[in-house]
Amino acid sequence: MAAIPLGKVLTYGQVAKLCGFPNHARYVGTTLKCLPKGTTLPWHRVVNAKGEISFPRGSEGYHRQLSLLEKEGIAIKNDKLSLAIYGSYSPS
DNA sequence: CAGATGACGGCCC
DNA sequence: GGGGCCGCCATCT
Repeated sequence: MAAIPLGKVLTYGQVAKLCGFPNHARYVGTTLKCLPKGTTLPWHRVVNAKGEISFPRGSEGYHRQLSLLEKEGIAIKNDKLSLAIYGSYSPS
């Protein structure tokens, strides 16, 4: 996850798949929620399969992720991300 | 120790 | 196109 290029986003499923676990999207989310406050990981670059923030609208996490994404130059469409920015990322 | 839950995904109706 | 159901694994009651 830390290797995700700036300006790109991955879905939970993609992250899981990249790590060698095709159907463990949920596990990724479980892991992410355990992240400490001051983490340096780009967790905000990870969204669900619909390209949306995985938090309810108006929630704290939602706004945090949204602002971080915009800060990195990622635009949001109707609470959803541009579909072109994820899926094009391949591990090295 | 057993059951429920969760930053999700994919398939079927 | 939308909604519901099941699967999956680590944690939390």
